[in-house]
Amino acid sequence: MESQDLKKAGLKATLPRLKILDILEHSRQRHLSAEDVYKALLEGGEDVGLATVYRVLTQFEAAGLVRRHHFDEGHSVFELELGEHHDHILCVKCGRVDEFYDETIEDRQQAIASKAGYSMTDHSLYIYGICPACQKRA
Amino acid sequence: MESQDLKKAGLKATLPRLKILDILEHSRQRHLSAEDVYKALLEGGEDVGLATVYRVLTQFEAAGLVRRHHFDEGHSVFELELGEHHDHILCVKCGRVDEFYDETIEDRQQAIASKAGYSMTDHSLYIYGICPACQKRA
DNA sequence: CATGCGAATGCGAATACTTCTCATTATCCT
DNA sequence: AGGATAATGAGAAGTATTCGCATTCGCATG
Ligand SMILES: [Mn+2]
Ligand SMILES: [Mn+2]
Ligand SMILES: [Zn+2]
Ligand SMILES: [Zn+2]
Repeated sequence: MESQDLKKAGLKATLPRLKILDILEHSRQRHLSAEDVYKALLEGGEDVGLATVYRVLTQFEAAGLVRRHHFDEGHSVFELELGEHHDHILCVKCGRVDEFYDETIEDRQQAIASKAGYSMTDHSLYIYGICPACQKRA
Repeated sequence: MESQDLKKAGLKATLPRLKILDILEHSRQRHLSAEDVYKALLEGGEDVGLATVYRVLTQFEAAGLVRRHHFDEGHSVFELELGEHHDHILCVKCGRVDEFYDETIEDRQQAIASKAGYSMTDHSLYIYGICPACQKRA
């Protein structure tokens, strides 16, 4: 029971929040838009408003349960925060998303921020390209 | 006269396009939103519609005259394409934008894309942090 | 386990940004 | 200069997201 996870994050264990957490955990795709989550709720027969989905996802983000990304698509996508930071590589043809982590890049970013006198708080790195499957299909 | 630049890009040299190009070239800030450009036009006494600003900026982007960025602010910002690729570091307090270029990061990105079997077409890297001035102000 | 208060929800309206439609106007080739 | 055609301005429409508010729910308490 993950009511505890929510309580720990200072959030009441309400039905919408539990259901949304469940969808984020068990969906086939790790990266979901608010609309995706909303559709999944409806398919599951749940009666949750879209505004609530947005509210809850934003709260989850603030609580560190979820991470929000901007994949150059005009809408936010969310994924469960599992502690291990990573960046993304996306196919511009089919929308496939892969993840990677590169120590060298992480280090260089810090160095660049320092050199510019900034105290770095975050970063976002997206690589866009054509995935193997879409290259064959061409 | 940069009518030639537009013609070369396959675009008619209309007044709105010339004015917008002028604003992009001579504004104190290199990174402008559509709204910024629109305001600058109005201040210059020009009668150009906001829809035209959006249309023209999109055409400029397609023609390679301008580059569009998504600075996690919910709207697009544009800057003149001057040939030299660079990435951005942004202050989360005051919105200041600095630019940088790092060969090591560029190389690593290529390597990561290749290893994942992608043919890389583009990338976007934003570093977020607190700028020197805002750190002192804290 | 019933009760009550504040927090959370669902709904529709509102907002922010961007694109579309279409009648009017401007550009540029001859 | 004249006409075919592309571009523009104004406002409506479209997305994604947030807000306002009456109603409902979670949960500490008795
Ligand atoms: Mn991810
Ligand atoms: Mn720049
Ligand atoms: Zn693909
Ligand atoms: Zn600053």
